Amino acid sequence: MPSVVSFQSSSALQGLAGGAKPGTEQLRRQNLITVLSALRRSGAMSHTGLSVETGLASATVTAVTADLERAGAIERQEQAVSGGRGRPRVMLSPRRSFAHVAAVQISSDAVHYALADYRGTLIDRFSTRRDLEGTPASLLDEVSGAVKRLMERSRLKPEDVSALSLSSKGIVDAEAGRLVWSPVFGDRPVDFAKLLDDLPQAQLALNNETLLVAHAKASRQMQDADAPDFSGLITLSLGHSIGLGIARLDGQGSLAVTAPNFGHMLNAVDDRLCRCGSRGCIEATAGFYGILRLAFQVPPNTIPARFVPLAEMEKIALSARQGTRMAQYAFRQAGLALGQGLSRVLSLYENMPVAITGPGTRFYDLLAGGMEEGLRQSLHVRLNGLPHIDIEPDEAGLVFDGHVDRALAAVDQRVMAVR
Amino acid sequence: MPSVVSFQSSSALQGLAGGAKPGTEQLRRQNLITVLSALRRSGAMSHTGLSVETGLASATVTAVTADLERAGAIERQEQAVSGGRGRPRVMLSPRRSFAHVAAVQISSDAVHYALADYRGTLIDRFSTRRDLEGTPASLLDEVSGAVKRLMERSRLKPEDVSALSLSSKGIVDAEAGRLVWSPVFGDRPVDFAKLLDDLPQAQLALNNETLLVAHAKASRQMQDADAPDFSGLITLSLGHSIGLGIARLDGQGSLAVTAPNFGHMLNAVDDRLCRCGSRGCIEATAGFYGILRLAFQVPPNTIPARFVPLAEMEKIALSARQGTRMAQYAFRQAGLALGQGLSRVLSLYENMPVAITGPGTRFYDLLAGGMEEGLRQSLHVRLNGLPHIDIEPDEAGLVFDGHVDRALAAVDQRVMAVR
DNA sequence: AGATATTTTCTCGACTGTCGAGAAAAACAA
DNA sequence: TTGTTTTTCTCGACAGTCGAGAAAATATCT
Repeated sequence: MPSVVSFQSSSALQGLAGGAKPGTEQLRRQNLITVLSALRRSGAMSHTGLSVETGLASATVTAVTADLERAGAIERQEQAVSGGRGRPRVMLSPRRSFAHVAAVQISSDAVHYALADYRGTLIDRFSTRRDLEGTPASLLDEVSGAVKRLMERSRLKPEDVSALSLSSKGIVDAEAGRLVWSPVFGDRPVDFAKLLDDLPQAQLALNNETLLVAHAKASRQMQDADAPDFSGLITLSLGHSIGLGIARLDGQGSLAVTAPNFGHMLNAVDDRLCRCGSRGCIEATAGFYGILRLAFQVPPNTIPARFVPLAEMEKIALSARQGTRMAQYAFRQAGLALGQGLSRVLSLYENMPVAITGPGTRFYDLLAGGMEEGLRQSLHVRLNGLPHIDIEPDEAGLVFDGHVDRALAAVDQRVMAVR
Repeated sequence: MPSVVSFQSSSALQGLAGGAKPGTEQLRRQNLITVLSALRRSGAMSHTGLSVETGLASATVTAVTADLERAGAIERQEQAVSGGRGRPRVMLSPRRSFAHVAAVQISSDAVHYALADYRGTLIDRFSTRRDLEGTPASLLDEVSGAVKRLMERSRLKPEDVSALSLSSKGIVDAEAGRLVWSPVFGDRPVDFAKLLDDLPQAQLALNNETLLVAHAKASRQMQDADAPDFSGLITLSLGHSIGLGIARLDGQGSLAVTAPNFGHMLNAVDDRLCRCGSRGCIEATAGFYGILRLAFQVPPNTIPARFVPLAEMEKIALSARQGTRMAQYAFRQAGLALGQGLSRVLSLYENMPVAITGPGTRFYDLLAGGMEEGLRQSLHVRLNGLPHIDIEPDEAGLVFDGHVDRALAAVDQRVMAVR
């Protein structure tokens, strides 16, 4: 297994000390965020609860929560019927209206909109079908209008929205807020930064969808008390395209999430054309259109469909389960490509469990054999054994959680920076 | 490109606050190490120099250096001929005898020993030829004896050696100090932890050789003032086996170095047997023995030699340069495998420059074509362009630097922890 | 030689922030 | 009413960093 060591860099030291943080203020900010995120995780906590949860001294909790309350980020819950003896505890929780997050999940055939408050609870949501013939500009218009609608329906003013979190499949330039490559638009970029024109206070986040899935799944596992100590995980999203997210704890114990370009990682040198224009991408074999192409023996240099309806895939799966050779073969090849690709990811990182999500999970029975075969072809798997794989069908839920979790954390960072 | 985001984990927060660090002490430790590492980087610095370099206030530097001097970790240099006007500056530097590091580089055909002081300067070194017929036990004995010899020659007592840093090719369990898989011993493990029996004060570090190369190369680039801002790099070591190291700055700005199992990452599904027992490893095509096998058209299911002398490779290279088809083909295939593998690494991380080291660098002219072809097969390279590749023939120097850098940093950490 | 300028190092008081202990508060029970 | 219990809050101590300016040590000028 690759050994991972964290190490101090000179530039970091300069950055930390030479930055705008006069000494101990850094520490205070850290504790503000610590308390805030603990509070959001459990919804509501008492003073003492926070103390044990964060490890901070009770006096420190007092100071920190006083700050937060003054800033309006948290509030005391009134009716505190503890029931037991002793002074009743006052529950603290994030103040709902302190900030709002608009989450926009752009998928191949639809766009899902959701609004959450500062507690992270869902306030409103709706979806629109996506016009597959649209342009980047039309998509931007549509999203812009829908976000306005989201605000109107909840009577929010533009400045009430503190974060706009977008996700899409494809390749993303997170800093610039640009979608660099996407299944629908190819390399016609989409410049989401423009959406901020209507939202003066908001900060933009644009992430690959699978990154959010990995983030959410990892967060859940870290909160799970009875789970074994978490060190990292891989999420694999199976659908029309293939996504992969990696979440791991780095040296400092913070969670680093990446969404590498797995679907278009080179798998085998074959003649299967991918819609990205390359040949031999994993997706060209394991994406829905790749499976369909193999099953129907369409020539490998054609892209069969821009979008394969799930019903179509179900038909192929049914025929595979009934014994049709080519359908079985198609799924097996898909599994093989996934397994080989995963084995490479495992070789390059350490051993991690894998969670599979997306509509493709319903064909896992047909993919499993090939995946295992592909995994077993590498030394890494021979030495460390097969990774633990589990199936998580509710991808949309994870995406939403990821949106909210990350966006609110970013809001916390920004708010605590100014104080 | 994959987006990388750093994020706070709950466990980390607990760990930080709930740990043994009462409040601001953490901060002080950080500053101690900051100063110490700045001091080691530049050899000697004045008070004011430290202040600007670390960004700490002058008063803080006074406090910190006083601590360090009291602990014996640094000393003031006497003759301080500044030449200019004003009060002459006193130079501070790490005290040479404060700690010593023994570095042991185990390569396929030799073992190199080196001893460095707390300033990081080389005190002594020698090499022994390696007995290829040896066992793990005999290797341990040999290393143990050689380390004793290293200490005797510099008149060091066992407790003067604060760190023993080992490196080898192969797969390493850094925490346990065990070599899990190596080219020479296969999966007969080597338990280096036993070496500590003779060195009561020392802490053991066992790293993949390429990890040290990546670390050292990255450190050099980060110190390089005129270099563009560093964000990460890949080092690729070409030789009898293939090694790859990745160094990148994580969210907190610290350097995270890994040495994934690249040589045995699955490349293509072919019948080329690797000495690890799998088929299709990159090494089976791009390692020296793989090139030799292809060039001489040895059947792909045989391992031609345990160790290929460099002279043998030079002969093949010469004949390739003179136009021999099979020799050219062998190098091209090797380059292709490397390029494809690199393209996968780049897909999985972000775009990074690549530094190639090891004896195989002298055949780079023959490999370059295939590498470029392999790289170009992926969407990632099509979008981001070819990575910048440079050649760094002095692998041994980087390995030594890596040993010393990491080991001394670890010593710092440990020493500052107790205070 | 003595005064002055210059540069560097060190000291002092202020400030921020955390911590432990114990006081105060707010309920229930006798 | 008087304890008991549990939780919250306050207070003084402590650790650490910072800015400003004093002190130190040398070169240069007169």
